[in-house]
Amino acid sequence: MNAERNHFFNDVYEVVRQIPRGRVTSYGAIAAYLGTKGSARMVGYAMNASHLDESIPAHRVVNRNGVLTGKHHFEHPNKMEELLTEEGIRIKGDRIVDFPSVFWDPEKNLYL
DNA sequence: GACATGACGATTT
DNA sequence: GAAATCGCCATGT
Repeated sequence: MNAERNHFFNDVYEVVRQIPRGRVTSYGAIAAYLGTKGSARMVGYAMNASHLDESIPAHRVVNRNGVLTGKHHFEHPNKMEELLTEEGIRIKGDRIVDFPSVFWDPEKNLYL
C-alpha cells in the first residue's frame, strides 16, 4: 500500500524517539527538520496518532513557548508534567522553566 | 468534495 | 504584552 502517505507520521515518530532524556523539542523544530513539507500543525497531528505507539515520548514535545499544550491528550493531564519532572525538567504551571536550556534541536544534534 | 477542526507558529493590532 | 488574525495542510464528517 502507500507507505508514502504515512511518511510524515513515521518521520515525526522517529525524531521524537531520538530526543535525549531530560530534553524537549518543539513541533515547529521537528517540522523544520523534516523540511517545509509539513507545518507544525501536522507534527501535532502526528502526535495525536502517536498514542498508538508506546515508544514515543510525546511528553518531550511541547510547543514553541515551552508550554505543555498536549498534556490533556495523555492518560492523565498530570502525566506529562510528571514525566518531565522525573527527567529533571522543572515545570511551572504548564510551562517549562528555562525552556531554551532544555530545548533540543534536531537540526543541531541530528545529522542527516 | 465542501466545511470544520486541530498536541502550531509567526505576524499584526 | 496580550489578544486577534492568517497561514499551514492533513483528517474527519
